[in-house]
Amino acid sequence: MPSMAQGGRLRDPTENPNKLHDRKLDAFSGKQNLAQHRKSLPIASVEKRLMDEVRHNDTLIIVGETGSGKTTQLPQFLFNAGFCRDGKTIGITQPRRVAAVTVAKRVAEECGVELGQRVGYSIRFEDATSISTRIKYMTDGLLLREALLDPYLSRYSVIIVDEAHERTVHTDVLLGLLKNIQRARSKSFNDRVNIEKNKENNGTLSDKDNGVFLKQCQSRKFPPLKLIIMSASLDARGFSEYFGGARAVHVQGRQFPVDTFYTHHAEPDYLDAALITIFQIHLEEGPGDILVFLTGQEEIESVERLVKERLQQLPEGSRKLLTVPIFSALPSEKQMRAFRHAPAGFRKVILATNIAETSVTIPGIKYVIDPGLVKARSYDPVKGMESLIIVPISKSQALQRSGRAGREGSGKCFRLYPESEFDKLEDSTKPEIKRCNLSNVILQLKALGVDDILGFDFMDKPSRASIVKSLEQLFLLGALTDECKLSDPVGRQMAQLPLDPVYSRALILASQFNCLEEMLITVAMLSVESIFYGPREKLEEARTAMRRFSSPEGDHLSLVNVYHASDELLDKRMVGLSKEKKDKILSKWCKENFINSRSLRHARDIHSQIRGHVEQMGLRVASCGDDMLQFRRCLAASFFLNAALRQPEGTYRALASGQVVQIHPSSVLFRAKPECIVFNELVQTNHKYIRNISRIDYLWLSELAPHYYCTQN
DNA sequence: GAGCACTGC
Repeated sequence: MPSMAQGGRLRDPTENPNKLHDRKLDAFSGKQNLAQHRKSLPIASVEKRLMDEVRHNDTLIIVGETGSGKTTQLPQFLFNAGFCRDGKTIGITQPRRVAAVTVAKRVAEECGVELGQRVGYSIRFEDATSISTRIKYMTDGLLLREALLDPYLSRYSVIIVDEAHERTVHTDVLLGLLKNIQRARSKSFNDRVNIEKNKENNGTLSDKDNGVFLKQCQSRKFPPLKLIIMSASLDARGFSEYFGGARAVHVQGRQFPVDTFYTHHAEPDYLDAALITIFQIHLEEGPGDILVFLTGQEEIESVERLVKERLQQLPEGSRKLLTVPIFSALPSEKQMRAFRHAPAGFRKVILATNIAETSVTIPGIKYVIDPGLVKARSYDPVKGMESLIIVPISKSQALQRSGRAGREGSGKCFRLYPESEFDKLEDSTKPEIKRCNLSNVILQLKALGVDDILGFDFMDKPSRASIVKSLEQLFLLGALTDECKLSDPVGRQMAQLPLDPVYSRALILASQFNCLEEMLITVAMLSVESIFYGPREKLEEARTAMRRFSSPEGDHLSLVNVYHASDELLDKRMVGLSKEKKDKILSKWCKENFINSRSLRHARDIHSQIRGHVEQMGLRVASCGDDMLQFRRCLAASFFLNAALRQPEGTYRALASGQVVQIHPSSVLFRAKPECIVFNELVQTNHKYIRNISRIDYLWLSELAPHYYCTQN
């Protein structure tokens, strides 16, 4: 049994906010209540000071802990302080869609305006803004897209990058870009002022870093751009240094205290330790739900089984414990169970992946169990292979996890490792940009006019090998010229499409192969999480359902079949029905066919978006009908970098890297094992598995990708 | 014959 030693408190308990005070607020009428609530937020008392800081500093770092109110209040302060004069907008970026939407709704309510008017949001597939929007919440990825159309982000007077400590790829690219834009805008502003002063027209605005931005806008004047970087991590130094010693201010948070406990010794079996801790809490601690952080679906399912088994060994009266799993691949209706109250007298134990760390907040959590591990993706640029491995979390992740116990009252966090192990953890998680394939990032930067990728001012520079590998890949796809410039029209078109570059290339090729109709569906389906969902207990049924759609040609055509079947359903039965009704029928059909309806809907959204894009580009949208040969030849031409040949033992050799790989058992070609194939994904888990596979003819490779295969062989 | 954390355009 893991014995717990008390660790230090996370926060000073005297900072404990007054819950009674909050309850009193409920008695106020709506509007008064909101106003009172705003005034009670920690950030409210520093409004004037913050606005002075923004006026005097072009870049400001704000460190605000959970519950400080920074995300909802700061944009309102800026609006009231006059930062939207001359019709300018305040932009606030979020790493996640759901945050952009919920915060915008909240702020519109606080301002007493209709959502989409003065306060709005914009995320992919959904735009709730208008000409009068002055406070605009959006995802960071969307702002990056906006920069492609408006390189100076000229409509914004202030851009706030929220949750910057998460260091997603989008945040990191955005930070580098904003730094350039800010410099370029101040320079254009100052130069313009000087030009006007001296009544000269020959001012040259060339600047090594910002040449392109400046060239595009020489004749226009832009007011300087204010940047505010908001982070929840205690260490603002990194951001401050990156922005040339920018000023950092600290805003107090409002969290309840969480007691942290460690084990005396390292636990050899953390699942068993988690199990014991669950029951220890259940039997010995006061009411409150438990949140356990596990690394994946399999672990969650096995802990769930074990909890249920052990529960049966307890006396009748102690069995009131309800397990609820939550992970991203779980269908949404099952995810919802985590948010429901447990029946009276029951305690809920939520078995969650990282999804519960930031993406969703489950109410009622008083106890957190943290084994200190996470399943993380890493990328090997030399092999061009991703892997999913279980690694220790960082200190900031551990704090984020324990904080989940202090949302509504004081809580307890049980770390299933000794305190000495905690001290050895990295301070923060390695930024994603250092552990992913950079092809998309580089394509975007090239399209934004950044030619010298190796010299780009990243906050954390990816390895040279990783950059070079992606440049090489983009060159082989025809997106870059011999001089490493964006090619026209291919590279430019590829950068316009919100897809993995390989998929963008496939669309362009498909217009030449007369199968763009099919390829649009294929890449939309490949761009979402797994379409098929097979719960362990119904695996046979799921397999039978999947066979209804499977094509002997491979997974690509099988996915097209699923999409066509859903099309047919929507055409046949849904003319004139409301959107809700349609959604309901589609969900039912998905359930019957073991298809993840969230994934399919997502694919349908992507499909309609990219269809719009390719039509606008003037690509020819045609169907190859029953000519599967044509479609497979197009797959070979598109995915030639991912071709593999069968070996005598039944494994495959990937031609580009020489690696020995295996077909993933979820593929429709798992048994057929054709001689030559193309695939879309290579991930190392227990084996090196390739997924999403189609059968091709070996001879097509040298015919359709001679620039690669003739020189190689 | 296996199992894939999480985001985002």
